[in-house]
Amino acid sequence: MQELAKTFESKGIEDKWYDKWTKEGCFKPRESKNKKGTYTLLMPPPNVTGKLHMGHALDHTLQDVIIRHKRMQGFETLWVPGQDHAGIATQAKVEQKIYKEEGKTKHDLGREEFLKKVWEWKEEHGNEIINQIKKLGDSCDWDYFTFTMDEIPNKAVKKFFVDMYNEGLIYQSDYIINWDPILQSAISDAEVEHKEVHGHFYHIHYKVKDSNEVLEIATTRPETLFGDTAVCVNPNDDRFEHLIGKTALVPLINREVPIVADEHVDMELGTGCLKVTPGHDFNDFEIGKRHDLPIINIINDDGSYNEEASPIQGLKGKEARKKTKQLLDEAGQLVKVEDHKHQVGYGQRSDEIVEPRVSKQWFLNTQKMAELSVEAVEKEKMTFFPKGWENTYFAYQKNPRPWCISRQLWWGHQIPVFYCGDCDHTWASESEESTCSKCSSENITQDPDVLDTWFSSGLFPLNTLGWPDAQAMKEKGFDRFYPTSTLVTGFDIIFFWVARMMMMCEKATGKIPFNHTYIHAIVRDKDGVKMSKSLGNVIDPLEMIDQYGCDALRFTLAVSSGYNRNINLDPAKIEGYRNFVNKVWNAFRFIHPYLENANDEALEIDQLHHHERWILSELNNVIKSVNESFEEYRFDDASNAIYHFVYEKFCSWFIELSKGILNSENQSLKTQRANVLKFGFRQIVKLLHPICPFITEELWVSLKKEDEEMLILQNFPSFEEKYVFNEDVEDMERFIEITTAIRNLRNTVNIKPKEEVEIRLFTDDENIARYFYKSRGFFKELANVKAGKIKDKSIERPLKSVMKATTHTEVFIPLEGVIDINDYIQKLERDLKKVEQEHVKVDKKLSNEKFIANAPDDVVAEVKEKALGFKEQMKSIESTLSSLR
RNA sequence: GGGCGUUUAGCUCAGCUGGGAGAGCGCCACCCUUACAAGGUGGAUGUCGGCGGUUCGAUCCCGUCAACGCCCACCA
Repeated sequence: MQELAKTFESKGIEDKWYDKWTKEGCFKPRESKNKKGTYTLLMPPPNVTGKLHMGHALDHTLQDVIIRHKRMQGFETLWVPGQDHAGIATQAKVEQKIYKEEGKTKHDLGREEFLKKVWEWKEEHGNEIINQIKKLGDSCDWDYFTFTMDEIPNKAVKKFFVDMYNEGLIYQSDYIINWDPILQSAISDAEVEHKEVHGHFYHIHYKVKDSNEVLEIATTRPETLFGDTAVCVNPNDDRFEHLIGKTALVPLINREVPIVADEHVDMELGTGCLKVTPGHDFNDFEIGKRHDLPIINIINDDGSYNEEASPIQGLKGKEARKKTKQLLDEAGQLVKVEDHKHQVGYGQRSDEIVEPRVSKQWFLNTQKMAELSVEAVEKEKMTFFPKGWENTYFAYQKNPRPWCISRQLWWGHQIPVFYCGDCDHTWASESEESTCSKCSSENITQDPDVLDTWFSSGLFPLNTLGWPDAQAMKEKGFDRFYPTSTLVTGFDIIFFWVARMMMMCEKATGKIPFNHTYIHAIVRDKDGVKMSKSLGNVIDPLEMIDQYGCDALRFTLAVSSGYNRNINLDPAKIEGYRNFVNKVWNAFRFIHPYLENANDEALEIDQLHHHERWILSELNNVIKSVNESFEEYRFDDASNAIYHFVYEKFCSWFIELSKGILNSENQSLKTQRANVLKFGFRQIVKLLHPICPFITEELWVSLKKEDEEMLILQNFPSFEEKYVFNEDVEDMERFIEITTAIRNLRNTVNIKPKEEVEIRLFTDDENIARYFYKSRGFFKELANVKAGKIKDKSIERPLKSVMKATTHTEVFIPLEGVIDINDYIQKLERDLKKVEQEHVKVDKKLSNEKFIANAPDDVVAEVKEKALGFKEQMKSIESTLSSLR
C-alpha cells in the first residue's frame, strides 16, 4: 500500500484529471441511466478579449456544481460553452494595436483588411480565456463550443433579423439615440450609465420678437442653444399665457423660433420656461414631434460642434460650454449661473459623456415580446432564484422602448439589408446578395453597420444547439436539449442578456429558453469594495488556485453562495477551506490502511454497532439536505452540511470512536468498522465531488472497485429510509453531551490530557445509566477516563470534586489535592446564573395562563420538560456550591 | 423622483411557514495525543438598528423613523 503525503498536494492532479475526464468523454451527454431526462446549462459566453476574473470563477463553479450533481443523479447532462465576439471591446483593442504598431487607423486599412486583422488577433489571443477557464474544472462539452460569429450563429442572426424585418418589427428610423463620441457609434439605452454630477443652471435671456419682453430660461447645457427650434412653456402657466404663439429669438444667432405650450414643462422647475433642442435632448425630441418642430444637428460624430453652431464650431464638451457662456455674457444675455446637481449619461464602455443625437438607426420593436416575457415569469414558467430579482426584470420589461440594434462598427454581424443604387429598392436577405431582388441591378450595397453584440448573444440558447440549420439541429440534439434548464449569471446582465434571450428565443421558437434563472452574488474584496485594477484589490483566481488548490477555491465560492448579493472574498477564507480539503485528505489517510479488504456492501443493519447506526443515520440526513439545497441553489447550505458532517460527525466523533476498535484484536468488529468507514467515506467523496471534483476523484482511485467508472460518473447518494435510526442518534447526543462535560471539567481544573481521571456519574434515569455503563470504554478513549462509577442521585455526592450538570445527569471528578476553590466557585456561579436566566424565561411562560391556554400542546409540553431540566441543573449546582462554601 | 435591498458576536454572514440566538474566521486557555499544528480539547462574546403595534409569545408579522447600499428614470 502506498504512503500518502501528509498534506494534500493539489498541483499536478488537477490537470491530470481534467485531461482524463475530457479524453474519456465524461463531459458529453450520456443516455440517462434512470430515465431522468436531459439537463442543460448554457455558459454565459466570456468575451474574446476577456481575462479570467473571480466573477467567472464564481459563475463557472456554481454551474459546474450543478451540472456535476445532475450528471451524477443520472440526468443526460449538457453544459454548453461559448465565446462572445464582443464587438466594441474587440474592435477597440485591435484598433489600438494597429495604431501602436503600424501608426494606422482602421480607415487607413479599409474594412476588409481591418477585419482580417481582427480575425488574426482572435486566432492568436481568443483562446487565452478558454484555457484559463479549463483550470476551474468546468465539465462542459467542448465539442459544443460556439463562437458568436461562427457559421451557425451567423445564420441565426440573419434569419432572426430577416424574419423580424419582414414582420415589420425591425425598422430604420431617424430617432434620437445615445451617441458615444469615443466609439463614434450609437449605443442602446442600457449601455448608458447615469452619474450624478455637480453642474450649473445657466439662466439665459431669450428676447421676444416685436416686444420688449424677455424670457428667462434655465438650462444645464447652454451650448445646445444653437440647435434650439422652439421655446416652451406650460399651457396652464399664467405668467406666460400671453406669449404662446409668439416668436422668440435664440441668443447669439437670433434664430426666430416659436413659443409653444406643452404639458411636459414643469412650472416649478427652473424658470418654468424651457428651450427646445429636438436634435439633442430626449424630451425635446418628443416635444418637437408633438409640435412639428425642425431638428437641427449641431454635433459631429466625434462630439465637436459643427457649422450649425458656428460660434463654437470645432469645440467639444467643456470648451464649447465655456465659449458659449462667454459669448452670452458679452451679449448681456447671461442672467446668472447657479449650482445644480443633475444626472449625466456616460457610455458604459467609453466612460465619456454621451450626446443625445438624432440619427438614422435600426430598431427592434420589443413591445409584444417583452409582454410575453413578463407573462412567462408571472406565470412561473420561468422562475428567478432568489425570487426578488424578478422585480429588476419587470422594471425593464414592463415598459420596453425600441431597442437600437445598429452600431457604427465593423466587427460584428453586418446588417443583412441591401440597397439598390438604381431602383432604390431596400430589402433584407439571409444570403449574400449580388443583384437587386427587384431590378436585378448589380449596383447594390449592404448596410455598413453591424448589430449590437447582444443581438447575437440573445440567440445563444438556440444557435449553440444548431438553430436554425435543420441538419445541425439534428446533430446537436436541439429537440432534446432545448429549452435549457437553468441559467446562472450575475444580476448586472438581467436586462442585457436574460431578458433578451427570453424575448428573442420565445419569438423564434415559441418556447422560452430556460425555466430557472439563478442570480448569484458579485464578488468583492474582503472589505466589500468592487475589485478593480486601479484599486489594486483584484484577487486573481489562477493565483488562488496555484496557492490553495482549485477545490479550496471552489468550496469557498460555493459556501459563499446562497441568496446573497455580495461575496466579500478574503484569501484567508480560501486558506481556511484549503484546510478543510486537507482534513478530508487526512481522514482518508487514517482509514486508508484498514480498507484493503473492506467491503462496503456487506453492511448488515441489525449487526451494526450503535455508533455505526448513528453515523449512517447522520450521513443519511446530510445526503437529504445536500440534495434539497442543491435543488434550491443553496450552495451555502449544501456546502456547510457536508463541511460539518465531515469535520464534526465523521472525523471528531466517528473516527475517534473507531480508533480503539481498529486497534483491537476483535477481528469481526474491526472488519465491520472498516466496512462502515469505507461505505461512509465513499458517500462523502460522492457528496463532495460536485464542489471539490479533483481531490474526490483522486481519492476515488483508492475507494473504487476494480470495475467501477470514475467518480464523475457515479451515482449521487440519495436519502434512504433504511438508514433512519433515531434512537441511536439520541443516545449519541447524550454521549456527546457527557463527554463534553467531562472534558470541560478536566479543562476547568487543568488536568493534563495524559492524566487519567476517575469520574462519578449521577443520574436517576435507568436508561441513561445503562447506556453509559455500556459506553464506559469510549469515555476512556475520548476523555481519558480511568474509571467511571455510575450512581443513583439519592446517594451523597463527593465533597472534594468538580461537577457539571447536564440533562438528568451530573458528572463529578473527585479531587485528591486542593484546587483553587475560588476560581471554581466563580465558574459554577456563572453556570448557575446562566441556567437561572433560562429558567426564569421558561417559568414565566408557564405561569402565564394565556400561554397554557393558547399555545399548542406540544409546545407547552416541551417548555415544561425544559423547565424541569433547568430546575434539576440549578439544584445540582446549588448543592455543590453550598458544599464548597 | 420612483423601486428594491440591507441593518443579528470583533469581521463576513446564515436563521424555512412566529415558541429556549447560530456558523466560519478571529480571540482566550491548555495540549507537538501514533490521520491532520493546514491539528486537537475546552471557553468567552450579542438591549438580533431605534420606537410603536398585533400576539399567550416577535430576530421573524404590521407601522414608523434612522443609517447604508443597489437599480431604474428625459426633470430642462
